[in-house]
Amino acid sequence: MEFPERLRELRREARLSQRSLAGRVNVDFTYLSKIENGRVEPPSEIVLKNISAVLAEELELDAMELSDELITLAGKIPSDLAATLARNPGAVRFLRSLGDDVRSADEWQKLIQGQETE
Amino acid sequence: MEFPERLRELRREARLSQRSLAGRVNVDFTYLSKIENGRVEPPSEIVLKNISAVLAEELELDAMELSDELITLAGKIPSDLAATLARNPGAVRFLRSLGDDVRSADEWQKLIQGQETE
DNA sequence: GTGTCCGTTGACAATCAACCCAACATCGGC
DNA sequence: GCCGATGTTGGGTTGATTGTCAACGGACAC
Repeated sequence: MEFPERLRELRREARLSQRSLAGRVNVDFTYLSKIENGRVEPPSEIVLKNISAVLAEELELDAMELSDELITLAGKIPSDLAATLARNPGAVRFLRSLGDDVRSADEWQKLIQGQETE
Repeated sequence: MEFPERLRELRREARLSQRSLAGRVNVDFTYLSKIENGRVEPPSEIVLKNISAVLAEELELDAMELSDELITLAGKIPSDLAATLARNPGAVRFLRSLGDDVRSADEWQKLIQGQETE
């Protein structure tokens, strides 16, 4: 699913109108409309985080994970991760080594645990 | 080393003048001058890739690795990596689990080999 | 001294990102 | 039939990004 549809889906699940969500994140509601219709690019990272915070609260989800989902769906990189990548040149090579394959959550979990037990 | 000095270093190693390099990447040579002097931000990803291609050819280096170096030095993220992250939500969690630590090239190499032998 | 390479600088221009505002359309109740 | 709530659309605006162009300042060769 692309970003616009996903956003609309989440907003509806949270039972928020464009007006009320926009009000809570301090953007114009017509801007949200255009975003959901793909008539403009996804918003800035800041706005994405604000949206995620509101939606996570309403849906009782983890705000960090939700914002990671929305930000990457939007084709961007969370700025703190960008900083991590900048400091870890090897990480870039590692990600490239993944190629086009999509790894399962389980595989990633193992990698994470491998890191932690070092 | 920061981006501007590194670019100048590479260009000189390749024995190219600002004019000739700029000509081959289709930007104005005065723009290169400003970049090398840090008077403007590093250029766009496209220009960085073109520069990397020319320099890699002259220096007989790998164009992909060189562009990765220059792009990250420039404080940006290669756009195809953003796509990889969008398709691999687990990768985001994995990178987060790294925290602020900087891993050595060796550690990354092991991870890469782990991926390949799966 | 005069080409002619090379690099630097100041001023300007074009494009784009990220929004906002005014107006309109639709649909549900009452 | 109207009204309130909702969503959509066209048309700006503003600041940052991403460059170009005209002009100038050495160095060095002849």
